[in-house]
Amino acid sequence: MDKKYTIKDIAQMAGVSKGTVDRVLHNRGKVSPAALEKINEVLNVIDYEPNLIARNLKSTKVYRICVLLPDPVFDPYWLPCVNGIQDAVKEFKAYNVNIEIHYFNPESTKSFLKTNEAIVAQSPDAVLLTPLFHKETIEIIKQYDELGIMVNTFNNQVESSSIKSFVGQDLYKSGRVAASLMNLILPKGQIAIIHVDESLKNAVHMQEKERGFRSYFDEKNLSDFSLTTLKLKYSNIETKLTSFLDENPDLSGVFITTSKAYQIASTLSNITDEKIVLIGYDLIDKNVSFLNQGLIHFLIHQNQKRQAYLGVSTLVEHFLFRKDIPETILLPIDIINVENASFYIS
Amino acid sequence: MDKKYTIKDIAQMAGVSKGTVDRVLHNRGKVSPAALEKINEVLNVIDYEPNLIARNLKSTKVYRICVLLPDPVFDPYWLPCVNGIQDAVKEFKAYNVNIEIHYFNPESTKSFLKTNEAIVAQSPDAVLLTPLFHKETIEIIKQYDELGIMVNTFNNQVESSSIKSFVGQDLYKSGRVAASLMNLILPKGQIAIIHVDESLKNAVHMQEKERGFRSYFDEKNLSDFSLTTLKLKYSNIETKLTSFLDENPDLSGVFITTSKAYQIASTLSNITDEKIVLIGYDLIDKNVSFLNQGLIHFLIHQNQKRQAYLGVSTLVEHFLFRKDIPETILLPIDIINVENASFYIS
DNA sequence: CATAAAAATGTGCTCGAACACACATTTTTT
DNA sequence: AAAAAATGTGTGTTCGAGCACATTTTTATG
Repeated sequence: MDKKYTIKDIAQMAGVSKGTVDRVLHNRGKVSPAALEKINEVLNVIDYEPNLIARNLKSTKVYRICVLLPDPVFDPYWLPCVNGIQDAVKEFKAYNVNIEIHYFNPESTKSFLKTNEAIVAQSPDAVLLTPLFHKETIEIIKQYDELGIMVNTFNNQVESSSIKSFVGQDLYKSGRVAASLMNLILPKGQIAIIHVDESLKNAVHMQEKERGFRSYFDEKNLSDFSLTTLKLKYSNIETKLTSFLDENPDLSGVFITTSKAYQIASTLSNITDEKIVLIGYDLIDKNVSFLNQGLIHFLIHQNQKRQAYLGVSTLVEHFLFRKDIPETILLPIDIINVENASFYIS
Repeated sequence: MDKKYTIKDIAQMAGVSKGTVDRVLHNRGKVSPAALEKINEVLNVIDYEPNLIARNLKSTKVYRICVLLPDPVFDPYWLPCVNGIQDAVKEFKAYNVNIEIHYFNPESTKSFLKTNEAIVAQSPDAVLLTPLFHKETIEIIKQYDELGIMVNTFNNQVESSSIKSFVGQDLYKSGRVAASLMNLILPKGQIAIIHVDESLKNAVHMQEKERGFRSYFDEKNLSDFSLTTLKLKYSNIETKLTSFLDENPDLSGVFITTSKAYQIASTLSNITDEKIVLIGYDLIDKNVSFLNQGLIHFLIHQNQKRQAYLGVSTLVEHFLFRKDIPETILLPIDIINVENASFYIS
């Protein structure tokens, strides 16, 4: 009942040669109506699934996939992605796939464009990229498209019909998750939404999270809360935060929309003794350290490692096993506190 | 630089035939020291990885894996496991693997034993089972061991040197996670730990969770809390809970150690208007429904689907790709509330 | 030193899909 | 009516590992 049929089996059953069956299966033409009908009859009865192993054995083509990633040297946020890619490399090393990571400086559009040039020069079969810079991304995606190079994205969402797939998170909803946790701890009070970033490349990211966060409180119509948005840079965190605290001594909660919660935690512990609830993003070492100290209450895990892994693995499986590439993969919004953090750190 | 070497390549480089290389690679003996050295020299220089595709193509052996699972008809808790197994079936259908699910009645040790007999009669290569009944499990594992049938377990941990692998969760820590969430919502008050189950087969499960839950409060030395343990059965939930509430009118939180939180939520909403914080386990439909109504505050996701999936996939990959089977896989303890639940429901 | 036994080594086939190519038959062209 | 082109069909090879079997080389023994 579970018998695996081969092309030879079909040929025998239909009374033709395996070459003819092959032509029917691949629409290679040159088949008489009589033969076609006989083969189709057989195909309708049995459940033929080509043996992927044999198929991949024959093909000598080596698929080349390039991953375009911000260099973790500039921001440890990207470190897990490297691990995710390396997991995929390990998993598929037995197959005819070549996966290469290319790094760029996340602070420099020039670096982004230059690395892309290098990738284009290699003309791989597909590219997985983190579209940090919106305008530049649109441009280079056009380039890839013209060259017939498939493009997958992760982490950031960019609208483009040329993009095959996006792996990421629903940022609006992750903002809501943060809000629900905040609301759980604080029955009322003033809450600050803080965007910490050196540049504006994460602008959309942060705005979506804020929108989600605010929507939660708006819906609940909780007049006991007041929400304020602050945009900080690494260089001015201390001064701006100090003056904000002076003006708002009853600040009770802070939602940090980037992975820089540790900077806020560190600064706040220096300038006040008040117990302020902090909720931030990402399990980078410094954040986890403050989580363990009790200075950060919750972290939302964006699971970059899995994002990156899925980004490449769907590509590989598409090439190797002709699997469909899902248009969008939204990873769960993991809630992390001191007690369950260790399980998420790879 | 990334060239894939074949046995033929090695043979040529070492100046021997591929047969000899094959004997060296597989320690099949009958190789002269001279040839062995020449081949080893080559192997030390290059990085040979056998082509798994070719290997699997040749082998006509069909690996048979049986999964022993409580019938979801008796408890929807097990439904996701079926999906997890089916995912694995789908993923590996192109290979020479045969995965079969066998169901038993979780209320009956006889059914458990009988299903095991049926599996033994089939003499598969490996079995993945949920060792609900401790004594019986030990017995049948011995039987499997004697027959050379590999045994993996998931969901329940059973100590046995014959078990190759266990996939599950750290129950003690999941109790702690529940406690940390409870403590976050409630600054003080009386908390009930409720074990709801028809039988005692989950006894260890529930005790570990309770131990973790209590340990959290013990550590914090929170004298503002008082913890009480209740053991309930489906048939007496209403009466026992009512009388407990009468005696303890200031009950403020309940931790349910099984997937039956919905029964408590439903009953409590009938007998009191007090806002009592409920934390339970598992994203079964009824629980999620009460989560959405706000009557359950948090659910801890035990991810049975992934447990089952990993249980079989590690076996398959062991047989097919000779991958190591990890002794223990502990899945993360996912914290679920209304806002992020949808992402975890498959 | 001859010869059997043992050890070492090489050859060739298999798995299933893919595809090139050879051959036969029919149709079209000149 | 012969030559050329088009069409249909089958055969044979390839991919790499694995293994059975054939062949060659070495060792042991009377």
